[in-house]
Amino acid sequence: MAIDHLDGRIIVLLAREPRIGVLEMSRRLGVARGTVQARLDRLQSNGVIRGFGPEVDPAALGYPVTAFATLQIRQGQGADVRAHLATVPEVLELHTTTGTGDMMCRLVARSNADLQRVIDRVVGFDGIVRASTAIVMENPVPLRIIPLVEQAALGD
Amino acid sequence: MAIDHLDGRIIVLLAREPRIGVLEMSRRLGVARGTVQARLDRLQSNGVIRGFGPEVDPAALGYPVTAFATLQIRQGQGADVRAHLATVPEVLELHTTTGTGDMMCRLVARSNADLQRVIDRVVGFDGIVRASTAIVMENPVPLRIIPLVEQAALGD
DNA sequence: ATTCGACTGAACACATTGTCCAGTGAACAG
DNA sequence: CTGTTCACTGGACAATGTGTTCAGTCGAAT
Repeated sequence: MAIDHLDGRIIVLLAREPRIGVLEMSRRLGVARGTVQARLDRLQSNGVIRGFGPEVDPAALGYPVTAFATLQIRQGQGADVRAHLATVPEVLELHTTTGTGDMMCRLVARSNADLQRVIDRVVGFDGIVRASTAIVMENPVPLRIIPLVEQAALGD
Repeated sequence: MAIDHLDGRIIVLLAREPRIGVLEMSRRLGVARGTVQARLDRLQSNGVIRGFGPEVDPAALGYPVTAFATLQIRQGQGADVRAHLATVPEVLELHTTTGTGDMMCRLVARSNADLQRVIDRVVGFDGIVRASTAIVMENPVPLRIIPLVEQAALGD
């Protein structure tokens, strides 16, 4: 579960040059190929590295608008709402949370006008009492993991 | 910028079996290797596929707690706050938004207790007036893109 | 002292990659 | 109708990387 410095360097290297091979990595890191291969296998079976799926940019797909919606759910309707939201392609992510709302989801849409359609579809479901939406303007820090990996590689 | 059905199948296939090669993809999809290669190149230079970075699970790294924080910023301090938050490794993502708060960020921490430390570090900065935090309990829909890709591949 | 785990450096057959090419067919402009 | 452009096909080639195995080294723990 804990990762060491070499693991950290492997992940960072992989993050910077995703198409790099095991052999090239071993050269860059100055260790044997078998070592890198074994570390990678371990990181993957550990679940530290979940996969190498392509990172798709919704904006490039024609969905430049992102928003976060906080939902209030009628008691006992949680499971139904989850199932409902899972069927909406524009819902990229859904969490249940403590605090003001009961759920929080990330939405994308083709335009601000289209966002209305998406929200209507999201909240057009019995179990949802109220929704409050925040539209994303800028994204100064895009989803990142490297700083955390570096911290984990040092501290541990 | 618009993607067609073949593009969609390539992305979905890649998302399901990330380590698959171009040759194997061409076999599965029933097209020539050169075609898949050309499509992939185009998708990447389009920016539709941003990369193939490893997906790292913060929980497996020792950060099982996720939270969303909504921040209110003192007028004119936006840039400073952005720079401050970018230095905190536990800040995985930062957006500026419309609505109640001015910014919204995703945090991770080693425990609920550790979350307090992270929040203190986040808000321990002059430009931040107020922060309200929602801790994530469940994640019924993890960050996903396939349904949107399928929709984009059809509709267009 | 011994055992264990991790790492090294090397080897092997095999598959995949990057890069060409000529030929086909569809769409489109003149 | 003709010529051009574009994407796709199917084939080829050398170069590289992969999966796998092996014996040997080293340090730490028992």
